[in-house]
Amino acid sequence: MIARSGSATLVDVARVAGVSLKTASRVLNDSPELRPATAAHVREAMARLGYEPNVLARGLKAKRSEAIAMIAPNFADPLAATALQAVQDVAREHGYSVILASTGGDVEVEKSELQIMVRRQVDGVILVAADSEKSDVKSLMTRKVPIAVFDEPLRDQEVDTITVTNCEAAREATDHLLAHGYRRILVVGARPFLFTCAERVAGYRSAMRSAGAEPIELLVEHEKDLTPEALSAFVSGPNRVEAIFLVNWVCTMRVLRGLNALKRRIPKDVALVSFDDFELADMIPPGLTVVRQPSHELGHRAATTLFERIEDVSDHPPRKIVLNTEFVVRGSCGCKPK
Amino acid sequence: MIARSGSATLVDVARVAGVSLKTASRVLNDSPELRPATAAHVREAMARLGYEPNVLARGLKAKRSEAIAMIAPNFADPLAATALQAVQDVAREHGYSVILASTGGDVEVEKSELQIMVRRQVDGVILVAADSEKSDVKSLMTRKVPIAVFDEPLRDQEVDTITVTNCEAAREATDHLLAHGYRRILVVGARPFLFTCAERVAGYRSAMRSAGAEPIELLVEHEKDLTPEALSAFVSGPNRVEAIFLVNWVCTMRVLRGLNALKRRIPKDVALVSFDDFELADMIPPGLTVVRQPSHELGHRAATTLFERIEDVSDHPPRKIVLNTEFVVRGSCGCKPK
DNA sequence: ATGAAAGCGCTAACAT
DNA sequence: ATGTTAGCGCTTTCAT
Repeated sequence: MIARSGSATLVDVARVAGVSLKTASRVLNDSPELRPATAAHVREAMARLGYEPNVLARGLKAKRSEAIAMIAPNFADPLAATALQAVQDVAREHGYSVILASTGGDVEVEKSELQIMVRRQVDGVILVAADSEKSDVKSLMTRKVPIAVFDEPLRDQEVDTITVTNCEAAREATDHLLAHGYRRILVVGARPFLFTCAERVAGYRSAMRSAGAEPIELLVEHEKDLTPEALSAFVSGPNRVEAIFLVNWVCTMRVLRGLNALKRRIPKDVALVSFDDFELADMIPPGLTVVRQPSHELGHRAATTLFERIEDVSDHPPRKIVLNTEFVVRGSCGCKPK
Repeated sequence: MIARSGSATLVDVARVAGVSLKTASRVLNDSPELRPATAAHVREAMARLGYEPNVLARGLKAKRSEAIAMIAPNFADPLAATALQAVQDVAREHGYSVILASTGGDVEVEKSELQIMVRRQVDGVILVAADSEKSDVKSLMTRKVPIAVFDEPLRDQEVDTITVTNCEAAREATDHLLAHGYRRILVVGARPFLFTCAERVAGYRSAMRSAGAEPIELLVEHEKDLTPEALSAFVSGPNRVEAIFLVNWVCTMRVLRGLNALKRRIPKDVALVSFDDFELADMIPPGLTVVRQPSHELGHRAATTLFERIEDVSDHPPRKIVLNTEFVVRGSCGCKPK
C-alpha cells in the first residue's frame, strides 16, 4: 500500500522491491556496490510506483539544497535578462535550480530577499547589488554561503566579483564624442551611489578634463526623474549640449523618450553614445552607438565562479574578474551609419 | 554550545532560552497561546544566536515548500519578462519564492524541468507551454500540484488557463491592413504547432477570406528560419506583398532585421503590424503598430489563480480566463504617425 | 553486497 | 501555558 496516491516514498519503493531502505537509497545514488539484478529490481519498483525523490528531504540531511539564488534590481533590463539565461544554463549543468528575486534597486527589499534565501538554504547567491555602499552580504558570509556579484561591485566586502572596465569604456566613449568635435557633452546618470554609475561618470570626467572641456552633468537619484522637463534645459537654448553620454540602459530608454518628446533629432540636434547594447539598438535611427557589455559572459563567469566555491573545498581568495567591453559604432554618435 | 557557527537550530534556541523545543516552535509560528514574557525571552535568544529558520525542514514536515515554479520558453521575451515580474510580486505577497526554468521551447527540456519541480516539491507551477499539443502536465496533476498556464493553452488538459483574444485580435489587425487598401498581405509565423500562432493565423485567414483576398503565408518551424533570404521572395519582384502581419515578438525581431538587410522601408515599401508591444516599439520609425497583450495582467492573473488553488481547499473547475488585447496604431501600418 | 538504526530541523499530536 | 514524543523522506555510520 502506497502512502499517498502519486507520492511514493523510498520506503514504499524498498517495500515493493523487497529490499531494505538503504538498498533503495543506494540505487537512487547510483552506488556501485550493488548487484545489478538488485538494482534493476529496485528501479522497476520505482518506475511502477512513479517514484520521484524528494529533493527537500535529501537537502535537509545533506545540508545542501541544490539551489542557488539570483538577485538583481530588475530582470527586464537586457543585461540582467541575458545574464540570467547564462546563470540558468550553468546551474542546470550542475544539477541546480535557480531561485529568483528582484529588488527594484531597494536595499531593504534586497536585505529581506537575502534573508529569505538563507532560510531556503540556498547553496550560493549571485547578486547584482542595489547599492554598492549599503548592500550587505555579511549575513551570508557568516553562514558561509558563497556569493558572486557582477556588474555592481560591493564596497569593503571580499567576495568574488565580475565587473567590466567601466571607467575606461566611459572614457573611450567620451573621447569618441570629443573626436567628433563636440565640446559641450552632457553625461546622464541615475542612482549616483552605484559604483557603475560613479565609475562611468569618472571616466567621462577624465576624458573631458584631458580635452580641456567643461563637464556637464545630469545625475538624478532615480531614473524616473529623467523626464523631458529635466532634459529640456540641456537640449534647448543657446547653451544646449551637442552630445550626450548615457551611463546605462534605463537612462537610455528615458532619454530617448525625452528627446523624442522634445522633437530633437539624433545626431543632428544632439549626438548620443550609451552604455549597454540591446536588441534593436541598431534599428533606432540612426543606430545607437553603444558600449556593449559582455552580458552573457558576466552571468556565465559569475555562475562558474560561484560553483567553484560551492563545489571546491579549497578556500581561495576572492576572485576579481574584470571583463572588457566593446565599443560599437553606429550612427548616433555622428558617425556615418554603415 | 551552538551546533555550528552561524547556523543555530531551534533546539539551540530552546536550550539558550531555557524552554522546550515546542515553545520555541510556537514563538516561530506566532502562536497566541504563549506568555508574552516567554515569547520575548525566546525571541531574544533567537536574536542572540542569529537564528534563521530552515524553510526546507519546515517544508518537509508540512509538505509545502512555499515555492512555485515558473517555466517558460524564454525570459528575454518582453511578454515573459513582464509577466515574471508580476508573478514574483504576487508570490512575494504570499510569502513564496519563485524557481525559474527556461525551456527554449523544447518539449523535452520542459518535461525534465517539470520533473525537477516535482522533486523540489513546489506548491504550484506557472507554465508557458513549449507546445500546445505535446506539453504534458499530467505528472503534476497526478501529484495534485496546481498548475496555471498562460499565453499558450494546453490542449486536452484541464488546468487554469489565461489567454488573450488571439483570433479576434489578429482579425482586427488584418482588417486594419485591409482597410488601408492593401490586398497582398503576408502573415509571418513560427512554430505553427503553437496554439497562439495557429489562432493568430486563423484570425488573419478569416479576415482575408471575408475581404476576398488571397492569404499569403510564411510559416516556419523555427524562428531562426526567418532569414532575409526566406523573406526576400515575398518582398521583392512584381508579386511582392504590400503589408506583413507578424504573429509575435520573435518574428517581429527577425523580420525587422530582414527588411533592414533587404533595404525595405516601412511602410513605404511594406506596411507592418505585429503582435506584442515592447519598449521602444514606438521609437522604431515610423512607430510599430501592434496588438498589445496585457502582459503584466497575464502574469498577475496566472499567479493569483494559482494561489487560489494552492490556498483554497475548494476544488473548483478549471478557470478559463480570456483577456482583451489593445490595438495600438502607430505608423508602420501606413497610418500617419501621430 | 545488504540491512538496522539514528538523525537532519522542524511541526504536530497528545499529554500535563 | 508549556513539555514529550513521534515522525516528514532521506542519507549515513556501523553492522552483518
